[in-house]
Amino acid sequence: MALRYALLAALHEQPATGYDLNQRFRTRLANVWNASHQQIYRELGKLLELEMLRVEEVSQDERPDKRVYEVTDKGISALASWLREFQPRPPTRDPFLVKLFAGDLVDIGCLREEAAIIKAGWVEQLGYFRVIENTYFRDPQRLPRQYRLQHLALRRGILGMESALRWMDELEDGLGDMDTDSA
Amino acid sequence: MALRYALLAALHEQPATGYDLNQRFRTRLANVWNASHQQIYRELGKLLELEMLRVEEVSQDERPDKRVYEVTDKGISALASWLREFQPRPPTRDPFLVKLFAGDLVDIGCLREEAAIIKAGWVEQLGYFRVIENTYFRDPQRLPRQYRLQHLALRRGILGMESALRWMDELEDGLGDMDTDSA
DNA sequence: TCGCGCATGTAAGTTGTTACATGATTTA
DNA sequence: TAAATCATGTAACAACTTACATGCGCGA
Repeated sequence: MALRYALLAALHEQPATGYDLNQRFRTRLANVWNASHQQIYRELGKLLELEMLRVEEVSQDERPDKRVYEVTDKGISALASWLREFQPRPPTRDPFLVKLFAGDLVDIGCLREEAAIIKAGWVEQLGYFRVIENTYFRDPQRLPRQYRLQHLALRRGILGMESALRWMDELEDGLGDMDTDSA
Repeated sequence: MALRYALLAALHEQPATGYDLNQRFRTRLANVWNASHQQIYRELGKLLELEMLRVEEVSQDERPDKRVYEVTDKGISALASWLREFQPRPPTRDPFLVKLFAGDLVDIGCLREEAAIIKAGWVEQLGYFRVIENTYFRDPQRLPRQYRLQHLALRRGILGMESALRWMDELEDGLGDMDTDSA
């Protein structure tokens, strides 16, 4: 259900196509919400039916036509009332940590390789978040409330990635001491 | 699919009932994997059919009978080969951050209340993780490999919660400056 | 000409949640 | 006597993933 409100919030900030939303989810909103394009198009369809969105068909030369979605008053009020409800925390589910728990079956070499890939992803993500911060949120005190709130959400991503990378250092140290073969 | 291997890993560490597994997921494994009892029982059933688990029925006086599950050789080898495959990262989906993105519709008072509840949960979680660390992992260098790996997984939880709480301080500061009413 | 970016979708399957269901014993 | 803990499940639904499907224009 939260996907619905993530879409409404994103479109309330700025009307967009399904394609645009997919881009945003994978970049600026990477730390907030993730959804595949299939999920996005399906939910956009439902929100249209519910009249929480309206759509404008835009013909383009040299590009496929596109459908730009915008939030209706009904959508705004649905979003507003969702915002007032307490939302349960998302559950934690990390397959890499599951691997660490399988102790005597796991191959430390595999773990090191996987850790390196994960680390590279985190480094990239953190770099990206910092670019956004330096570009749009240089002086957050002076920004209007809306952007200060977005900056706070971004800070969660930055602090989270920094902490993840500090853990990665501990992990590399810890794995470094161990034999490569399992058992 | 990863739930399956989380169960196999947990049962490989120590045979248990569905009920026990539910307890573990909500406590020691809280940082690694979450699953409801319905999911657990369903997956245990499938794993039995696949002969990756065997079950021993234990009659108890003064308590309901219980079914203790244990991993079979087939289960071990399925787990071992899963461990060798790269596992994709879990997606990020945080409804509270979605709220921060809805900037001009959100009521800061609501946000403060929700933040307080979330913070309390994080403080509790961190306290719990630290108790485990102080109880079982006082001198990790001397522990056998299996427990050092588990300690590293726990460290992820501890560093993650510390970082979450540092963010919470930033959030409280940021929200403190804002008016209570929306728009 | 091969792949990538733009742009939108359908269908089938898996995973996860919510609601319902039972029943004994211990603790407040 | 009411609630919590132990102990196990079924059924229905919602959310999410994976595979399939199309088609144009641009750059290497």
